[in-house]
Amino acid sequence: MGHSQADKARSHQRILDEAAEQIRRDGLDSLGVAALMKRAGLTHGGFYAHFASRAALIDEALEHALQAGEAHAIVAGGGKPRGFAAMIRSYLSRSHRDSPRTGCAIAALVSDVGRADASTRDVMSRHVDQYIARMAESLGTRDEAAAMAAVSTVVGALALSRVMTDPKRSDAMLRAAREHLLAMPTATDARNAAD
Amino acid sequence: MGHSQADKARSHQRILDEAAEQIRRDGLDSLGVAALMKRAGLTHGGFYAHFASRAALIDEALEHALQAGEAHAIVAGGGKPRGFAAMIRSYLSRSHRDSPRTGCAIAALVSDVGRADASTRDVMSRHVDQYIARMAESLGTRDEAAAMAAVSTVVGALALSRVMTDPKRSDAMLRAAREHLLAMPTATDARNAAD
DNA sequence: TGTACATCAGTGAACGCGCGTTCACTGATGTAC
DNA sequence: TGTACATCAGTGAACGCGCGTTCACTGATGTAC
Repeated sequence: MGHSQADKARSHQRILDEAAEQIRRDGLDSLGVAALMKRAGLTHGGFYAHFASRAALIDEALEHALQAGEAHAIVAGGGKPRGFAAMIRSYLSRSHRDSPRTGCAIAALVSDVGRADASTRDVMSRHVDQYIARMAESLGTRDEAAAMAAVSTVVGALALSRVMTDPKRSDAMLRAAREHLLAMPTATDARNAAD
Repeated sequence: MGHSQADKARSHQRILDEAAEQIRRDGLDSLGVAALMKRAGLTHGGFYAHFASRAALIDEALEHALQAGEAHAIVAGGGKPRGFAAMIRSYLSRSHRDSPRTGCAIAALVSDVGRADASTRDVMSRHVDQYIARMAESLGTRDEAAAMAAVSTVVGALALSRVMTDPKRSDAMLRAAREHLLAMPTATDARNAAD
């Protein structure tokens, strides 16, 4: 059990990794100090060498989850950011629905964060804005409203698909949102139409 | 302090009313037996004359919240169910966003319920299906996929608008989803186009 | 209609338990000389 | 390069507290006769 600065940084990362998965799997309220430290291979007393309080941890864990989920959702598998259709198909896939622990933190925690402290809502707000910007880019439009509607649809559909207990209905929910969005006009369509 | 059957029914109703508001305001996990009974004007020991367990309460409270929120969202103010445009405008209004305690329980709890027990998810699933059916009806279509996409959009937009800390961005989110949906083709449009 | 009694909604104390946080302590790390 | 010492990551016991649930008890309700 080392105590070097490098060890501390590694511990910090391990705690955040565990916390980011925990909140996406079981919600913000499920995050307990003792259980988290145990999962990170430490004792609970050491927690306060890393975070000022549980509330401070939650904000950091949420940021971490949002970054991890973004990476997962947007460049899953390959490397480069993908186009609109690929992004929609990946986001609204059964595999994303079935992996909240590693998936998008917005869909996993949207209603939790909606009633959280301003500082916690701020963390997610910034990522929602980023996601809208990325959606607008992939749609090839400066019309932010279209991107906002698309983000609402994918987040709503994914979150709802996790509620539905009938697998067929859940699949149908994903499919319906996917088809609705893929029928949206993109910059490519506009260019083709202009020919 | 009466003990008649009518008194019991009234107590039960009071407990559920309080619980339904509590979960929409602060989430499923926030619902505590002692605090709830106190808010209903009773002592915590009496709780088990009404519910088998906290888990059973949660399912009943969610059902109650879904019914109350539906009534609020769909027939708010007036009496009769309204058309598509009025429904969208009411659902995606600032006043609905700012009143989660009395508003739609789907948007308030979608990510909470997404990771809950199957029995809890079942309760909300049934209401999501009802809401989709009502949306299809108001769109005047048998194409369920369009209704599913619309439900995803309104639920996602409302939940996201509650996350966003910048009031202007939050308003813009609601407006974007509203305009996107109001531009959707309805049966009325189809009839007009056929003329 | 009046009396005797079983029912049971609601009370309030108690239970074991896990929570977030504090704290005295440990020993390896890393710096000063 | 080697020694002395301050730092501080991590340990593990302890804190006060609130949780869900149980239970013996109470007294009004509602039924049987």
